[in-house]
Amino acid sequence: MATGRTHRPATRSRGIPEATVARLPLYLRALTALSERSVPTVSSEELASAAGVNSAKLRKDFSYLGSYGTRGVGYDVEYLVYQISRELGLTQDWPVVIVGIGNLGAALANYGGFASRGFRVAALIDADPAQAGKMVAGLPIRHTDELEAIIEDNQVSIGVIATPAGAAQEVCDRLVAAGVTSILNFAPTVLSVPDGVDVRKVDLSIELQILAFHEQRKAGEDLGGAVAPTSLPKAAVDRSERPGPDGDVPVVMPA
Amino acid sequence: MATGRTHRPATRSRGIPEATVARLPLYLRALTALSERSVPTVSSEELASAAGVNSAKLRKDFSYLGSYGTRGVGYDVEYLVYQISRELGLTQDWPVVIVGIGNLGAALANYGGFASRGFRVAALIDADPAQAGKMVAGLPIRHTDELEAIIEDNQVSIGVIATPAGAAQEVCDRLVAAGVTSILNFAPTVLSVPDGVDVRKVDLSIELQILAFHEQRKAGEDLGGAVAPTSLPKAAVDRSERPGPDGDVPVVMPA
DNA sequence: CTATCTTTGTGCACGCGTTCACAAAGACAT
DNA sequence: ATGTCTTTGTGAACGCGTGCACAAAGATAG
Repeated sequence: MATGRTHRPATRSRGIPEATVARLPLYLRALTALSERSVPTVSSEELASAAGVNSAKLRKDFSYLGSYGTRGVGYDVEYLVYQISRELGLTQDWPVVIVGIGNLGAALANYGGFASRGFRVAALIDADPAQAGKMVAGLPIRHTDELEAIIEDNQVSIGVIATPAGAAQEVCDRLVAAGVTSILNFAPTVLSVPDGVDVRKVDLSIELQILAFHEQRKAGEDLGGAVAPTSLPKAAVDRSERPGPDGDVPVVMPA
Repeated sequence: MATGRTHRPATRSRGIPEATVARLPLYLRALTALSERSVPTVSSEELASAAGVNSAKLRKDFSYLGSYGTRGVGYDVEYLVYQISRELGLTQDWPVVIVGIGNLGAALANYGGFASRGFRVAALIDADPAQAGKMVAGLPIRHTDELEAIIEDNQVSIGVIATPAGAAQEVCDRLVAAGVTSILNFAPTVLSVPDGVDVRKVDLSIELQILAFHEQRKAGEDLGGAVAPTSLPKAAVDRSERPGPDGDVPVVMPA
């Protein structure tokens, strides 16, 4: 086991690069599909193309997990499914709460991909008293007042925030105070959290804006350069229309 | 304008790094908030903290756009909002179609962040005939048969796919054939597209799995290493439970 | 048992992105 | 006009991630 007493005791040589971790779910999905078709083994080449990456990258990624392949043959599908699942922590049950049950929250609650990956929706929480008790995806909506108790009772360590931007930080603070240490944030805000808490952000608007950039670039190339006047007087900012009264409200609000 | 005749004619020195492009929407949001509060100028330090990045990175990012700041003072908020908007292509109107109007599709249709950024939902499209005509977010759901005509009539170049995984590739192919060159994909599948077409992927399940990985790592450190048996016989794969009949179905299906 | 053939695992080099640290630029006071 | 003080813009170093290319490993056939 080669101790190697650094300041980071446990994880030892488990220095799996973040980029690799982000791809493991991709491999896992491809492998699961193969498993369902009862395919016994895959080569790095096949699996890579199914996952949409190149084979060298895939092999290097797997090398961080250990030597699970057989030269001349490939990888054992079932075995690899298990190893990746274990590495990602999907062999255990992860209770999650979803806060903010608007369209998006409801969509998340109904998402089949959660249950099949070891995630269990422990509760749906919303700030609107009128929503309380309504059933969504087979679960009753609980009121925000109960948040702390729910987290405690179910030993929830992962929270999903699908509230409007304005409510997100407060919800985040309460989740963290109650013991949540991982947050998936759909609200268009920068959340500030103490050290030791992980936040991942999904922002629909940002993705579209990135697409628009490339779309514009493509269009600009077509008409041979000179896209727009590059310099204009500093005063000439006539974006008079306000960006909308909604402070970047996400999909839907609780009320 | 310093021609510089490379094989990429138009964009010239517009070599804005991808990582920078991905952050521009973040800055834009922070700046918009400042603009609404009528703040005239910001320093890189203030803006960086509002956007959740460090100031050196922000300054370097802005340096790719040009010298829009004033030393000793900071950046003019309104001017910067305009410049970034223009760079991202948000000063023009982008008609988008959303295909697959389940919970997620409906959530996207209702998303306020689109309209306020120059994106206009041109149409909602679903494969289920029973859904056709129903109103969602003030728009009638159209049937998939009309897809090509809708793209053509509205000059749509950006498509959003919110269908089940099984339908995604076919929808994608039709969108591309009809002229769409940018796709935002919410279905948990790898889409294959011809060169010149951009695809961005948003996968809810993957984000949660990445969180689970870190969560497990944190838990493992707490109990001082030795998380789980690292080696076990290759045969000992007893993940008997099937990963679920759903082939990783996204939020909701059309029917 | 030996030879051949397939496919993994990885050393190495390269390029992109991040961060540091500072000189240059300008505002502002005197 | 001169000096001080703030903040930008960027050169340079560093580290991570990617992809190439090949040696090592093992399967398989004769």
